[in-house]
Amino acid sequence: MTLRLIDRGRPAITRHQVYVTLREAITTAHLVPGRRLSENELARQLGVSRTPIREALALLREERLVAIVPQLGTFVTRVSPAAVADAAFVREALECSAVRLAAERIDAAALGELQANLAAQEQADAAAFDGLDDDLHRTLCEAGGHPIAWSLAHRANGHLDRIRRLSLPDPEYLREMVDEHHDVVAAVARRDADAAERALRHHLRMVPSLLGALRERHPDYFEQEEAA
Amino acid sequence: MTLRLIDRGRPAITRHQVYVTLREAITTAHLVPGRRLSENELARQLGVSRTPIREALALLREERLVAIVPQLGTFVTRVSPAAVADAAFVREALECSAVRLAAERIDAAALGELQANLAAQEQADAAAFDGLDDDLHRTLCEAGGHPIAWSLAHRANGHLDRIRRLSLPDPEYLREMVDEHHDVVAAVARRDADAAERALRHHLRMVPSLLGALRERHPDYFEQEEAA
DNA sequence: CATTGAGTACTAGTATGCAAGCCGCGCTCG
DNA sequence: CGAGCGCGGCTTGCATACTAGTACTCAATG
Repeated sequence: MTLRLIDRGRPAITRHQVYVTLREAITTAHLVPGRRLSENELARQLGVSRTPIREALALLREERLVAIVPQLGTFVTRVSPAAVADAAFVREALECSAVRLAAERIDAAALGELQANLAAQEQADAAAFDGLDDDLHRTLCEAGGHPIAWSLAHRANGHLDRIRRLSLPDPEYLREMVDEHHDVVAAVARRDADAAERALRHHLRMVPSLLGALRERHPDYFEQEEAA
Repeated sequence: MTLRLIDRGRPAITRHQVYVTLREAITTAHLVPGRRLSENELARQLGVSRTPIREALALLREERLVAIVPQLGTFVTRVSPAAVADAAFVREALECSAVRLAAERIDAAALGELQANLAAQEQADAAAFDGLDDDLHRTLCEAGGHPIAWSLAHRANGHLDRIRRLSLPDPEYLREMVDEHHDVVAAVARRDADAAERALRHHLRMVPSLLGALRERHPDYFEQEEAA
């Protein structure tokens, strides 16, 4: 009889919970861009010590969601077109490569998962769509045989997540996203790597295109470039 | 294995120095794969407290150069073909995308930098080549307008760095690498994005091909897959 | 002799204390 | 009245103390 290995390496739960909590707060702009964070204050509010707070903030810094300035403070980064473009570039590069592989080697099980996800998206509201979108892209990356692609893309992705979440309430935009998801999965299903890559690339370029509207609604969220 | 005390110059860089020291030790296999690390022991050897050690190890875990198991220990990860393939995939995706952009928009200054680098490589020994190689790839990514590509690729890259460094003493292999660098830069110089991508892709696939020889020389560095 | 159980010596995770440095308010001096 | 300077309160970085939990040693026991 064979027993499955037990997965250790998650019992460090406090740090992870703090990370999830803060990331959620930032990508929903509950913690507004530009806001100053204090490790001490966060520790008080969350009921933990500074140590797990610091470790969570270090991860968020890697995602460019916070900027830590020694002896000065920690700040929620503002939305910057450059950072969004960087994130979009990374995601395009990684996911498009992954989806090409996925189109070549996806199996029936994964394909079924994708289609179930699409069906769920049809009836999802904005909040539910959020999770389903993540799942779909993750499944696509895993189907390509390199789950690390999603892990990295997701990590480089804080800025895009924030844009997306702040823009999602728009139902027309949501409709478009779901349609594009269908296009990608359809191309993968018929093993057409070129079409899948094209569809995904087009899909991923939607998010940066939301910047204009968001800036109109929340100009204070944006980094102000030096006026000449 | 003895690590030298780190120089505590300016504040707020202790963590970084620890990180650089440990990464160097791991990618050169000075700290051999599979070795168990103790935060306390490292703190003693480097003359700092556990805090910066922990923060450096957290970064190295992101690069999958160490594995941290709570209440058990921290270990230098062994070489695994899967991890190497993952790293190669990420680097290919990111750098090939970047080099396409570079071929379109590179300016004379960056091109000059690339060519100066190539000239230096012609006369470099293995140790010097190491740094020049990093510089060349970084410059290529920056020329594409997304420096973050290199920052991410480099970070996903610990496993490849280790393979490369352990294999570099082979002069024939070094010669090949330099030639391939020439091919990539030449394609970029004549604004041929397709050729540049092809050349770079071919170049990046060299590293994983070294796995076989390395396994012969250092089978103990490798993760042993379940023997039947 | 084999097995089991307690005890010990470690581990990383978390909490807390201390040091160095920046910002701004308010006082002092010109 | 205005400008310069010093002090207090804040920040993060680093060091240390404590907790919870694992693996190993070795003796007691069947």
